[in-house]
This record gives sequence, structure tokens and C-alpha cells, in this order.
Amino acid sequence: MLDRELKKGSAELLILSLVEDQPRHGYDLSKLIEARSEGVLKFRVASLYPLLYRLEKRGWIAGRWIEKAGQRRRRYYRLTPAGAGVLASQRDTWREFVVAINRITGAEHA
Amino acid sequence: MLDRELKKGSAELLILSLVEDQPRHGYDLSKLIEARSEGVLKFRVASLYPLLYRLEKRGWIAGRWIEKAGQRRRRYYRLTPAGAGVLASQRDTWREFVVAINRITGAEHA
DNA sequence: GAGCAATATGTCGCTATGCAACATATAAGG
DNA sequence: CCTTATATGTTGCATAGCGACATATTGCTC
Repeated sequence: MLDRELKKGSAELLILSLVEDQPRHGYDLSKLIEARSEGVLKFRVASLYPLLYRLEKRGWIAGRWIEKAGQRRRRYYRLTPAGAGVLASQRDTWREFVVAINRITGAEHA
Repeated sequence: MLDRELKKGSAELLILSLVEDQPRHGYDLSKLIEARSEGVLKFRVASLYPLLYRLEKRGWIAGRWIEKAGQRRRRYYRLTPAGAGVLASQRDTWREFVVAINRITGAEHA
């Protein structure tokens, strides 16, 4: 697992990116992040759920309870228009950040 | 300025990288980071000095007071062998991290 | 020689956030 | 029944950047 600190700034970007195309629920997001990063990134529930509440409170994502027979209730989050703006901005920030770090540390490519 | 959180995991990597080739003092490091990142990265003294003390305490860098006529006293830090090992490891971590984030957020190049 | 910017180091208290540990509940399979 | 996977939730702790403040020296301008 990576430095705890590195993950802090990227958590919001990850969530916003993942709910961009389709609504997703917390557990799904947790599994997706772990799978797509091949285990490099992993968020615990005690980080993930409070993060989702924060993002919702800020109006960047919107949650909705979905109940289906033969399934636990799930809370699906979708990206709001405000969230889309934030996502675009955070993608820029991320790119700038990577360039800056690479320039200083001498690692030219990811 | 970037997300405060993004910087946390990268701060050590930055310092270790900058003292790799030559010993440097705190104020110098602060100016170097700001200049080389073209203002994208900027560490305040209240972050930087405590960080240097932490790194020294862990044995990754070693500090030495240098006093010269016509100059304020400065504390120069150099990379220790242990620090060199940590630097190599953190460079790997950083690369892995960038790959993982890019894979999930869909930003393929920095 | 008074004033100010740049250089250089340092501290206190605040804030934000990931996580370990714990907790609850349903569904599926043996 | 019992275990595993699914699904959501809370409490308290640890970490680290930063605003604001503080001290001191050098060099430049007026």
C-alpha cells in the first residue's frame, strides 16, 4: 500500500471520475478502485463513506437509495453538474501536479 | 496553489530528491521547489522546517550548521545512505501511484 | 541612520482526512 | 448453522500542511 498521505489529495478525483459515466454505490467504488489500480490503491470504509457524504454535502455528487428484491439496499451516487466542473478542474490540477513533481524529482515519465 | 492534501505524500520525495546531488539549506529548498515547479508547488516554513527535522530524526538526511562571514547561519542537509534507499523506494511508489491514478481517472499521460 | 526587502530559521494552534476497530444486516453456499 | 461476500455505518487516533507570529542579519535606498 502507498503512503497514506499521497492518497488524500487524489481521493476526490478518483470518486468523481468513477461516477462520471454511471451512478455507483460505495461498495462498488471501493472494489473498482482496488481492482483497476491492481491493488496499489485501496480505500477503507472509514475513509470512503465519510468522503461520499462530504462530496454530497458540497453538491458534487447526489445519492439515491435503491432497493431491489434479493439485494441489500444500496446508495447510488451520480455526478452533478457542479461536480462535473470540479472534476474538470481537479483533472487539470492533477496533471499540473504530476508535471511539477516530475520536474523536481527528475522522474520524467510516469 | 494545489490541494493541500496532494502535497503531503510528495513532500518527502521532493526534499530527498533535492539534497541528492548536493547539500542544501531550508530556505534554499523552499525557493528551489517554488521556482522549479513554476509556482505550482510551494511549502511554507511551518511545513518545511518541521519536515526537515523529521527526516533528520529518521536518519534520512543529516544537517550541519555552516557559518560564513557576511551571511546568516545556515543549516545544510545532505542525503544519508539510508535516505538514498528511501528515495529510491519513494520514486518507485510515486511512479506506481501515478500509473494507478491515471488508469482510474482516464488521464493517460501527465 | 532610519526604513524596508530579502534572507534565514523557528513555534503554536488549527484543520483536514485516512484508517483501525468495531458494529449491523442480508444473501448465497456448503 | 456457519462462513463468506455484499453493503453501510461510527468513534477516536495519528499525521502533516499552514496561517500567524517571532527573531535576527545583510544590503539597499533615502
